Amino acid sequence: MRQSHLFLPTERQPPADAEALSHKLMVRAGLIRQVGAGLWSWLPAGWRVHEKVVDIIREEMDAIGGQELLMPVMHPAELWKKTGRYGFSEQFRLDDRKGAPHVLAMTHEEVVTFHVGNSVRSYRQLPMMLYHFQVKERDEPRPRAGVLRTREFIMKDSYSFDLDEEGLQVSYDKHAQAYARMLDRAGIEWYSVESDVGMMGGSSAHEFMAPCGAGEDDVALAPGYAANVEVASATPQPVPHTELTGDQETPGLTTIEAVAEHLGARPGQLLKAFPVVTESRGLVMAFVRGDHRVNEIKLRNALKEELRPATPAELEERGLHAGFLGPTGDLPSVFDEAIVPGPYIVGANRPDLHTVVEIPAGERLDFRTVEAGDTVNGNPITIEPAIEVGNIFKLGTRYSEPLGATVLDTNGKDRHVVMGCYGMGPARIAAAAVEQFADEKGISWPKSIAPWDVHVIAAGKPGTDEANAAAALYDELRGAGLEVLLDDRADGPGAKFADAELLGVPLRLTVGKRGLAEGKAEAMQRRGLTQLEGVALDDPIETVKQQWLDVP
RNA sequence: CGGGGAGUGGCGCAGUCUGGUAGCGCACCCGGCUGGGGGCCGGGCGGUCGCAGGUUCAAAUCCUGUCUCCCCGACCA
Repeated sequence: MRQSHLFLPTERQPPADAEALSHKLMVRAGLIRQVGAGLWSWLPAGWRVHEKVVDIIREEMDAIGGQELLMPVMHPAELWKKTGRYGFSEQFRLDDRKGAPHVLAMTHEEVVTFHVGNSVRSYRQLPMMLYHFQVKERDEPRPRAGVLRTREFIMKDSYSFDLDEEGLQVSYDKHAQAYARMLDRAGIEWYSVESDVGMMGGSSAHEFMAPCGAGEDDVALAPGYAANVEVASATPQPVPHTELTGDQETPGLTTIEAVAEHLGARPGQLLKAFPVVTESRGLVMAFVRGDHRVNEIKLRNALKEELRPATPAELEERGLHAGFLGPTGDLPSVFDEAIVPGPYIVGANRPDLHTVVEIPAGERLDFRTVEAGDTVNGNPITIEPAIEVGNIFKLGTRYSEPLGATVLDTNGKDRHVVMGCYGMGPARIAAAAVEQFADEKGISWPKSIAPWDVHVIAAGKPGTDEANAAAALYDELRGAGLEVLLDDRADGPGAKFADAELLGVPLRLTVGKRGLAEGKAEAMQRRGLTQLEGVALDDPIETVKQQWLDVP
């Protein structure tokens, strides 16, 4: 591609409202442009990156027996009503000209299950694995950070269909292995973590995370351990029990910090009350150590039902006072694992008073948020931000039951197919690569997903010997099968180098007066801006191919 | 949804408080010089100041309404 006619609008300054590194750089480098909140166009260079990621994903999906198809973005609402997924706040809904309700797909469980249910009859056809790359529409409450969180994006979603749980485990493992190969090939840093099964239902889930500063998730890491903080468990750091006894006047002190400071105690010597309301239990008091935070997801999973924080009004109805809550015989209570038996400073359930009570041994649940420094198998954990680039879920019969997707088993009986679903976001992989490898000059693509293999810079205006030699080099490299971008613009060399470093093509060859005198092009690796050996212009191909193999 | 902020040329911004000819840098076009790190000189193109209504002799500026976008949080199959 000749840069003089490439739609590559680079900018010296990032958009004023951009925060995330990948947002700033992808806009500056001319890869993406915003159309509306969470709605982005991919410009030619950006789209090349996106499609390189897609190609890698497709190859690995095919390698585990995936069959690519294509399902529509717009679905009749009826299908989603059957699975109880009609009416989500993130769901785009619309009516057709006849007034029939439709939805824009957030994902494709309903449709793929509909097809399999209609057309697969026998266990002999299983296992089956179907996938596509398709636009997903989600009316996110808060799109952010360029293409990291958008309202419309392309996802590779695949679905496995098996006769039983054992089969599902095989399909699940195949996906986990394929995902590892995809992300390794894409050249990004990643790890897989245990994750919450969330609203998808089902029994097991892993997320594939790419660590980066703009990440939206926090991941707890220790040797041999990696989990989303949403579900992570760890051994807490110990705190000695309080030596106080009896009632403690705490006028107007409603926070852990204020009470602890007033009494000369450590926050961990207090108990924090977190009142929640659940469907079956009503108001429940959940207690964690004062220096810990309740993790609502873990609490939900521990109580095995949906919950929400109690409102101040609900507390007042019971004569309770926010800020001075403590254990009471009137209400069911649950205690976090970190609360070892012994005395704790707790709210006295009346204003301006705390008291020390003995918390006996008893049932404990794990529902606190882990913190850096907690340990797993004796090793302290660290917590770092990461972006979720893929996930795998065991769905079981969550969708095959409501949609009636059954096959006949060896006994001739109908059985609901056992499903798994597996997502992977090419845009997030691209953005994660930007985040992970960018330097102060711009992007540095892993070569497997770079928009071009080689960037040839003509350090001379059009018509000069340098420009002609650069064009000849460009033709020759292309003829050898490399993907090459030629900067044939009339700009000065400084502007060209700056744009090249912003765009991040892994290998740069500069043809200028200086090298031309010796019949050479200068070579530079983008990663680290490392100077390589010059390339002989009369026989460049082997050298350049080797250099390309050597770059990251 | 709660809190905060912003809409003025392609990008980044000033002007708004105190109403009076719409400005600056970059980019872009033309001419010239320059040609290995965003170079220089000269001349240009380009804007219903988000939208609607109101006040006024006069509105980017004041008033009312509305839309959009961003950031933090909540949320996030």
